Amino acid sequence: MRVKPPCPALFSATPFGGMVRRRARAHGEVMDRTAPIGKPRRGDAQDAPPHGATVAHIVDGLRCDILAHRLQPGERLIESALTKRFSVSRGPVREALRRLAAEGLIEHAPHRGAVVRRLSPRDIGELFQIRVEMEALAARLAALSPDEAARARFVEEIAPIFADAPRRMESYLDENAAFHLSVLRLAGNAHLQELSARLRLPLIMAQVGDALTTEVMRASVSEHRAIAKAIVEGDAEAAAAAARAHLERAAALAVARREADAEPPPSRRA
Amino acid sequence: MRVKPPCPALFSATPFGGMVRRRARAHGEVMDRTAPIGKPRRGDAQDAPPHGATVAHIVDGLRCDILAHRLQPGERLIESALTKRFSVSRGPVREALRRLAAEGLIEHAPHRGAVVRRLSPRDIGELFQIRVEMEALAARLAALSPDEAARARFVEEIAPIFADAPRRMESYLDENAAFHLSVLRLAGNAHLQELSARLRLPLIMAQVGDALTTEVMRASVSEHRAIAKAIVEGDAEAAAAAARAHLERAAALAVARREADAEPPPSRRA
DNA sequence: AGCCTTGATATTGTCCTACAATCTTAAAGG
DNA sequence: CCTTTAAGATTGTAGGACAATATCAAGGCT
Repeated sequence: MRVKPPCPALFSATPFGGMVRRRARAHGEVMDRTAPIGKPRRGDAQDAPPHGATVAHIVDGLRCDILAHRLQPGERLIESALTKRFSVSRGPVREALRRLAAEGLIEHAPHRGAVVRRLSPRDIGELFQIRVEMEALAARLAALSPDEAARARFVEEIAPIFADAPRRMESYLDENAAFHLSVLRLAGNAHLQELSARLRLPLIMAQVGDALTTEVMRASVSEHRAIAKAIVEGDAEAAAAAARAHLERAAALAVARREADAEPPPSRRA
Repeated sequence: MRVKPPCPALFSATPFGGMVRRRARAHGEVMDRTAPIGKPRRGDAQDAPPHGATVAHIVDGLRCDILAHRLQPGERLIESALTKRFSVSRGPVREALRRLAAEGLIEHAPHRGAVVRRLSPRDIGELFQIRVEMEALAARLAALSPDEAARARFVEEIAPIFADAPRRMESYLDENAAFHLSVLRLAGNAHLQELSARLRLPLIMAQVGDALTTEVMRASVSEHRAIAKAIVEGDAEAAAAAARAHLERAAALAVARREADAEPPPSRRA
């Protein structure tokens, strides 16, 4: 068997199991709270998932494959094939597919099955329009947070972004995800956090690395610092504006990249 | 079997079947057009859900019951009971429950089953914080829409809100939903529309009518007019501000109502 | 040739039964 | 009264079966 990419934490960092925040102690969910980073959970690969976690196992596996482009947009996900791959029956497979559809990673048409979602430039633009507002709101709320302990934790968490080490794409992606997550946590709106994670997921799918030049990353880091500074200083409007600027730049980049990607064949109509 | 309330259009008006917007023509339509080939299968429980629409049928039924408070928050949804009620097997029932969980109408804990979601005042506040931004965004986008045909349609659709007839609660709720939907349509962001509908759903659940006094309704209608006016005039910032004000007032009302609802019994612990 | 019909095949939607794992509740014991 | 244990209820998953529908290839038609 080949080496399995560990599926970065950000990929699995979607606490989306049906909107249960309280009393979430059963099964593997405790991990979400106690070990938000790293930690290869036991039985991560395709071994036997503990009873009750079969669906989560399949979801994680497929989500990881999709985000890592091992499954390409438009590719079909056949139930019978998945039952064999994961050695489970069709029930859990169908449930996993539905959850992925709810996360926006696949599309599902009746009697036609599920395919990996293909984001049009328009989709990307629309999703970013929403994300801009969500992140701006998060930044504003974070700046206004009166919870001193949480603020201190935030300062500690975001320290890495002030390091001047040259960043690799991979570590930048992690840093980026961690930063946004920290902001969302400080904002203190659990639903916003969940929603934001969900909006980000499909976009990660589209945002492959080849558009992430060194300059882009440097600009992004700089913008992160501006957001962080405003939040720490408690300047809500500046934080929101900085977040907005950050996201809008990212959006422009993503859309441009997608359009450039789709332009070459001139015999196509969107 | 008692008379079944028709489940107002706004309840079912959630186009949320897994994020498929294009190519959504299959199923129910064909049957409606070509006239049934002539077999009322198991026309027993409610009606005959055509093959492939079983899940949707269950989802609609349950959603309707939840929003109409025939199922109260905290009430358990037992799979076996639902199989009997809808005369279906557990498969579709489980799928329906998962969809409702994705819509935020029920909570689902492993091995413990599904219960109708109970929104805390905090939940309501958080959800409204998000909705404020979404509706403000929608208003801004609507004001900026360059599609003249869509603008004309919008003007036509929202005409009713300028009528001075005294409103009943029921008709007001419909008008309110229709207005927001019109704005979202004009905004032209399909994902925003979908997301907004999803956020509204759980809130409808909490927003029972007894807080809707005549003055509140009048104020709301007036705010709608302000939003509409700004949109029609193309004043994006004014539209966004008006939408924000409208939603923030609604949020304050909803939270206050919920807190007042939960305060009285001081000898209770959730 | 191109278009429509027809069939074969693949896949999904649903049903059924069965059993293991787990939660909940009530009884038994300290 | 509290803790432990047993029984019942409910969910999670397996596996097989069949119907309904979509997809696709071959054949007949204008």
